[in-house]
Amino acid sequence: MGRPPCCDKIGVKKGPWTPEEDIILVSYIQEHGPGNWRAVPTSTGLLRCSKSCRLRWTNYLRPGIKRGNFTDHEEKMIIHLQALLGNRWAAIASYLPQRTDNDIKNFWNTHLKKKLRKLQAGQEGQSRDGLSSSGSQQISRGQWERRLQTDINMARQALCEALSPGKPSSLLTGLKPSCGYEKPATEPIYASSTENIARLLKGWMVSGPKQSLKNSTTQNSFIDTAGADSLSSEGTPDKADKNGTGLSQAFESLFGFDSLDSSNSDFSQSMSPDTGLFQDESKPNSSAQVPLSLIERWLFDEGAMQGKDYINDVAIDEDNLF
DNA sequence: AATTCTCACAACCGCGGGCTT
DNA sequence: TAAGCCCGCGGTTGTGAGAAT
Repeated sequence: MGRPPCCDKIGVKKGPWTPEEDIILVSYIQEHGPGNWRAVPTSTGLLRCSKSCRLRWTNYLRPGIKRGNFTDHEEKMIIHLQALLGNRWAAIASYLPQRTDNDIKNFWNTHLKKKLRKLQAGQEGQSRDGLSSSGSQQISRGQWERRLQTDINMARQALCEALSPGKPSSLLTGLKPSCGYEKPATEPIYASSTENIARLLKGWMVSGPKQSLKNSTTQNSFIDTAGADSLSSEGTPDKADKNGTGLSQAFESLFGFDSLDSSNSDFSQSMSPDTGLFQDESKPNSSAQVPLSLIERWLFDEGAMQGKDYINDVAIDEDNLF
């Protein structure tokens, strides 16, 4: 019954990874490809649990990861997607090339949460002082409609994807290279992995193990960001937004989404990150089995969305916030 | 100069879904 | 069919660095 245990807890090393361990892991993955994490510790001799290896690879070592500050555009995208999807960082990360869900999550928790709170506080302060917040914050009907349209498009696309297993995503065309590590039919090729290792070794030799360790565990300067396939991490929608709702609402209020009367609108309820529409977004099988709700049918009937427009809309619309 | 505080981020933990045996 | 592991996810913690006192 079942399979043998993944790894025993005894003798498993924890804490920061050393460059040596990184090299071993990268070498192994270069040879065998990511996956079958259970075999990694035993095959490589690493005293790490398979989970730790997977995490190290997906969050740090895999090619194509971009490090450093988030751009304005990325920031806006995150804010928008968080409002739309809730704290489903993996799903959000799939729309942001070269960023890991962990990075986005950290960025949200350390920067954006505060920023939005500040903005919200500022807004409340203004209205308390009698300054018409509606004057500055209220968006024109045209803008609001456009924003609504982009959200409809996004929801529709999510639904299409959910109900079309195996079909490559067309959402955010040209912007979503990280939408999944496409497992190649043949042996995977990690174009930049060799280079990564070479750089790692080089840096390690030059600066010495100690310095290199620091670099490796804090800067990851040897990672090639030139781009390669990245790992897939479609979100698990069933774990829908738990604590992001309040902030989402704050965001929505900032953007004027609350101007839509949610009490009598099926649409707005369906658009809420907490409600069902997105919860099956990446579950083709289960979604296909349940009958379509009114809103889902309506979204489906509209046909394919124009994904590119979404990006433009987001970029344009959210310029108003910052 | 020493201590405390704050921030940023890497890594760990626990859970749920799905798969394997 | 059921037991139990693997994988991926989101939440949380630990820790080092820099700022403030």
